[in-house]
Amino acid sequence: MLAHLFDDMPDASQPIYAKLKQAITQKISHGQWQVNQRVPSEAEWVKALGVSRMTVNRALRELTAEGILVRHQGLGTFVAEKKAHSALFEVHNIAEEIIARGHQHRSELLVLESAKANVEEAMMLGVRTNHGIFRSVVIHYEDDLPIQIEERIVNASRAPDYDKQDFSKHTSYEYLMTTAPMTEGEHLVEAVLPTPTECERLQISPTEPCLQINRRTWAGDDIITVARLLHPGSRFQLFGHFGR
Amino acid sequence: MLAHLFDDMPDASQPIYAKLKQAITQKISHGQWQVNQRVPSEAEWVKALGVSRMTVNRALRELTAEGILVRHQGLGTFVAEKKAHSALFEVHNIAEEIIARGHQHRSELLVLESAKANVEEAMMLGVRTNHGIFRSVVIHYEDDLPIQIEERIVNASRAPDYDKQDFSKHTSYEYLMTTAPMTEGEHLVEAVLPTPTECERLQISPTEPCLQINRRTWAGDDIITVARLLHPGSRFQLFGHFGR
DNA sequence: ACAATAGACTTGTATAGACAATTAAAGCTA
DNA sequence: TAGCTTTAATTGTCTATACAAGTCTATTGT
Repeated sequence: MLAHLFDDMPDASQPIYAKLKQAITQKISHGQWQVNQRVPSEAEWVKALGVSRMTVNRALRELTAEGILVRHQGLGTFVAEKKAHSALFEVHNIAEEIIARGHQHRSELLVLESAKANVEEAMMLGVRTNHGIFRSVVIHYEDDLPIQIEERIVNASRAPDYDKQDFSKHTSYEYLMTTAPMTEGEHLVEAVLPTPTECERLQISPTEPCLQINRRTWAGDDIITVARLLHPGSRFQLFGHFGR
Repeated sequence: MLAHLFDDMPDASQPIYAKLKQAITQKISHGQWQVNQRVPSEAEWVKALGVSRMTVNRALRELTAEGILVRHQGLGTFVAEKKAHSALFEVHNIAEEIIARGHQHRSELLVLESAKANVEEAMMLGVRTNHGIFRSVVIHYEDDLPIQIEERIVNASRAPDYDKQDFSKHTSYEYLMTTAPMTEGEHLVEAVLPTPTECERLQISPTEPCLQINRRTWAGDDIITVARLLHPGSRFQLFGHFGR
């Protein structure tokens, strides 16, 4: 019996289908269920929870509509790939994107440090206790032209091996997506003038405007990472789509 | 009987709930049902279409999840407000936004012209026949500081009275949203340097970067408008949120 | 050995019915 | 009139059942 699945729920008075959705979402965001892993079938949930199939069906169908699960008739239900392109604002993996455009990607690690969170950074991360953080600065190239400076602060308690990654092989995005899959995020986009150092690193003139994306992502209630992505305006556009 | 509602459907082999969703969406996007108007209740659909209530319920529930309808227990189902903040990329009404920030909004109409679509613009609009178009340029102020230059090309066949609007009273956004509610849209965001004329109009220095948003919106299959929104980088940020 | 068939399991859709919860309006009472 | 109660309409949820359709495996037949 999996009735205990519905313990420690914030709101016990939710409808059954909502509780099931939440339980499944938690399993995924806590890493207990991996991407592409098969989840119990409708019949199994029915047996385990003692509820009607239509109730289970609704939960699974809605999670599918939300892109959290993928269902295949005759096969089963699976944890969905973490979609690289979220509904509107895409959460890019810059490397994949460049390769998809048919170009070559390369990146250089400029800074990688570990530290106790100081007051401001703890505020940013919304971490209550004094967890450790990592800070990295990486520059990404598209065919030898700089396309992004990525400055990132990472919650060490949710991504403990961040500093042991080989950032020339995998992007920080890839590690974070597998280790602490995001469930929520926030973007702030600005047009800014880069600093002299950044101009040099990006190989642009001091008057060239840059698109700066400040991104914060969560997994459940914990902030995973805060990133500042700086793109030369002449080489980068941000695309979004909405509607049906 | 409203069985004829399901005529002229692209795919007749759709499930019932999907056909109903499509029929309702069409009524809204074609302007037959206005915002906040009440739509038939589940019981009425059941009687009119001769289907089960759960089938109707699924259609209405999904449209509600998609933000197209709003439902109130005990009251009924209504056409939703066109959400000013779409899921991630917001489709701003700049005036509302400024007022919400507690500031004063004012706008000036710089250009308003009507023309037969030339080749390029017809291409942009995706209009096959030689429909007319309107072109407007408006500058928006937040407390007497310029915050946006809005250049817009409008499909005259879907917004015939665009040139008769008083743009000091209502934004073009408001007119378009009531006349031809968008169902789909696209954004392209860039960081650019403004032209000398634009610098003057925005009262900024020639080296100040600007955030330029190129937006295209559709209602059904027709492009309604193409807009170019230019914001001073020092006074404007774009915010987006995703996840659950 | 190979192909066709049958069966089991899965998701997808549709139906009929039940009760709960919310709201507005009508009706009743002091 | 003012306040309370009842009633009708509506949406929200849940159940039980049924059949269709896709996928894989095991069996059967040649």
